[in-house]
Amino acid sequence: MLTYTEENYLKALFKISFDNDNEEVGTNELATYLAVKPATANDMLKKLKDKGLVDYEKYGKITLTKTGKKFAIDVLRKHRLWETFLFEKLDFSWDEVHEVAEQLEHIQSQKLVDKLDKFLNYPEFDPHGDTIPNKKGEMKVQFKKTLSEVAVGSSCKMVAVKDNSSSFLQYVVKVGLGINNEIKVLSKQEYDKLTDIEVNGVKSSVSQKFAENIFVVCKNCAVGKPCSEPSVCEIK
Amino acid sequence: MLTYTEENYLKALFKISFDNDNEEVGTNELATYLAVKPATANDMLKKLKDKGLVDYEKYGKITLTKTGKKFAIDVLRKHRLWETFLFEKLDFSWDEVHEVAEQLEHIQSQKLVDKLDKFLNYPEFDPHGDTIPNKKGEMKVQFKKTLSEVAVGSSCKMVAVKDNSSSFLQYVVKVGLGINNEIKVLSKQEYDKLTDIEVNGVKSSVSQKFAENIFVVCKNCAVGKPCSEPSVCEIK
DNA sequence: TAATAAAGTTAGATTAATCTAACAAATAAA
DNA sequence: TTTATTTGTTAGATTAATCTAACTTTATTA
Repeated sequence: MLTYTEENYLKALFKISFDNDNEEVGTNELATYLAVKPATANDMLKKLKDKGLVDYEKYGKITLTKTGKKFAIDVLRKHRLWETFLFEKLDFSWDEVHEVAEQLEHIQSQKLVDKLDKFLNYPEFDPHGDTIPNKKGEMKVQFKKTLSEVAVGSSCKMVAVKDNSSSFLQYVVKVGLGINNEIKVLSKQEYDKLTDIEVNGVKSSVSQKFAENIFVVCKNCAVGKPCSEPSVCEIK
Repeated sequence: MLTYTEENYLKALFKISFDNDNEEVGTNELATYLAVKPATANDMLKKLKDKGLVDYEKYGKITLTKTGKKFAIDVLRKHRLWETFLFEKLDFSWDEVHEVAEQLEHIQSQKLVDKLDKFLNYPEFDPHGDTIPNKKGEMKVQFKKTLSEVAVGSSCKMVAVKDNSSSFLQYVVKVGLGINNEIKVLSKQEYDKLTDIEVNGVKSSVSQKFAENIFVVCKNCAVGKPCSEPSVCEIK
């Protein structure tokens, strides 16, 4: 049985490597992500190595073992199922679910997870558009890109956010955006990449940083496939 | 903010005094209840006293302060709301809810409790028949007695159980009993108080110990009032 | 009421998770 | 290729919750 903290370290390792698209993670990177000091992360890595959950050599990079990854995915699954529950059943808003799910994800009961999954009708994506691993740990991959990569003149559909922080999500709502909204990219400033978009007939401007945190699929790309037709759906 | 453990100590103190119908609790009693050593309980009591949550003098008895009681009731409220959720929404069985609720009761989010309460339609009793404190900390009191106190020949309705352990609850189910069942007390052995009862037309015998852990209200007593008519509804 | 038992306390140790401060290794830059 | 910077490690300390073992107080009872 893992402690609350051990679970958080495994989840962090999984998410960092997923975001970086690189299995290898550094100690400082991990420490920063978890808002602890490198010394703390280092101690924990030794423990996780002893338990066979990470592969790690002194001064080397960290990777999750197969078992470690299994645990990480399980925590992620619980987190996202709870977020879905809070959003769909308890009427929490989009930006409020994360914080509470951070606590709920550590509840230990296989039965609870299974029954919650069933109660929610086996959802595949959470309220932020992130994929929910199924019981076997399999995840539906969505071939998405960021709004910043969509060519001027193209239309796309928002499917997820990269940044799950409450402050970013509140900003997203303020701009009038939400999951499944259609976004048309009207123009982009060459100088600072400030992008003019149109959502539900309303025009607004978003920064490069903002656009990099919005995940979309292009309107004319087949669902579940990478955007394959640059003529129809160009990538910057 | 209280730790997980502090919450458990406060809840234990509240439940012990409630069960004993006596505000004052002893260190050893508390330690036994929580399955820790008296030394451990003693350390924690000092901390809870410093925080103003219990009144306690060296070698004296322990009572909860007003603040301490408030926290205890809040944990109890969360526990029982979660039990109700697990039972009613997730289809957990009667004897499975307690263990998971022990974990869920420590999730910190006022909003979550409020929304869960609403989702469950403001329930007043949990699946074991225990009263659920409302947001203000008020609890509906049910004037119940134990099955062992019901006179031979009387009928009563089961409203709750005293022992919430999984093993007891499974036994209750096996005997064919459940909340709201009508129980007729047919006869009782003078020697060992073995009691013959009838539930849904099925006869069975239960021990004194068993009967002391089943809460009932007498059939002919007004709801919400103590059993006041010994002629109709005698108490042993 | 003195002896015994029960209840409660203290001191010292342990484990998990964290920190600071000092140090070592690896990498990047001049 | 040496120096500087970044990255990672170690040692020693702290806090929360727990333990064992020895001790003290209070309560019971013979």
